[in-house]
Amino acid sequence: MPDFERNEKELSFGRRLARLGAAWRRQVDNDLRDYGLTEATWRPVLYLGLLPPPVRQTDLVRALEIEAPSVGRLLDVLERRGLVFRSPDRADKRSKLVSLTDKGEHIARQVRHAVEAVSSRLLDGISTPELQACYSVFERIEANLYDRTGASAEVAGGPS
Amino acid sequence: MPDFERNEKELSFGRRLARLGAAWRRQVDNDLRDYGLTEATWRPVLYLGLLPPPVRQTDLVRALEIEAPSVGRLLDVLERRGLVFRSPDRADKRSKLVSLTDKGEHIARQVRHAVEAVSSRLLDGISTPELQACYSVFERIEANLYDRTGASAEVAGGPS
DNA sequence: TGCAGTTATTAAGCATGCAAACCATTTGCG
DNA sequence: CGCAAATGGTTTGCATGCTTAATAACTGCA
Repeated sequence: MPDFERNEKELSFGRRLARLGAAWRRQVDNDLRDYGLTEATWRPVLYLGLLPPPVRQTDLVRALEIEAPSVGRLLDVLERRGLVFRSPDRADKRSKLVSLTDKGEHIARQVRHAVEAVSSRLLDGISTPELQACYSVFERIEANLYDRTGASAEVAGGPS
Repeated sequence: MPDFERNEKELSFGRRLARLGAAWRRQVDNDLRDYGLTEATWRPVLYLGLLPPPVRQTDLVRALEIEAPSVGRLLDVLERRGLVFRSPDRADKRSKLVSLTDKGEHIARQVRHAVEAVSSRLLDGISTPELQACYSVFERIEANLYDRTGASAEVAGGPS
């Protein structure tokens, strides 16, 4: 391994995190490509199947941890493809309720399976204590992030 | 914590990775905003300071682990800002050599400092064994990724 | 009650990444 | 040698994220 690379590896735990996270997502994407779900579009579908209804767009924004305009655009796409539909919220005229269509429900199940399959494949051979060690490091990093910025949104959701 | 969230946390180690990686990068970005370096532009500058010259664009592509068109566009921006310049490669008329200007060199130092500072701040309070435990989990995950796909590019750089 | 501030959604525009298609050059092999 | 395949760069078009700002509706307090 060239020097600069070893150097980088020492420097950047963060780079490693991002790279692995991206690779992970790519795995799920791969499994779902057949359903026409590209990149990020499967996540709204997944969460629509997990969140307790009624689900407003804002609820999705919080669950997906992406910004409202991004969610809106994804829903436009999913609506056009007939996986979700939006209906007015009687209780609050500003908001819209989002639901899965039958087709959407069906696909949500596929998504769940794909996510679970990838997860168990990638974590194969890693013991629970090892995983927990990772989690505790992650939590420490999140705490360190939180420390200086003082912003609860730095890692969405903030410290648990 | 609501049920669906606990559920998600168990499901998606990958989500966690991506989120932390993004937060990490945001920290560096924050420190470098004053230098007019946004998001990804500081990385080419950093690597131009680390790679042994001469550096062709392809070398950057490999180091940055992003695709050639993305690198090209970033270099366009950096060139316009006077941080780098491209010169013809006598040895191979297809390729271009990329170098830092004096201004670029100066900024590269700031980038290095910022990266190191963020790294040491975020890893503060984490022991070497803990970190190593993480690394070994990461390596296992990479191996698992590599397993089925068989593609050396799945996590760029492949298994070490 | 009524206005000020907050919240939900959308619109517009930018930053970054990718993949596919294309050109110019270089390399390797029959 | 000479042509096919590989390699370095760029162009184009798309996917996804963000920020900022507009609009509509709700909420809370004087």
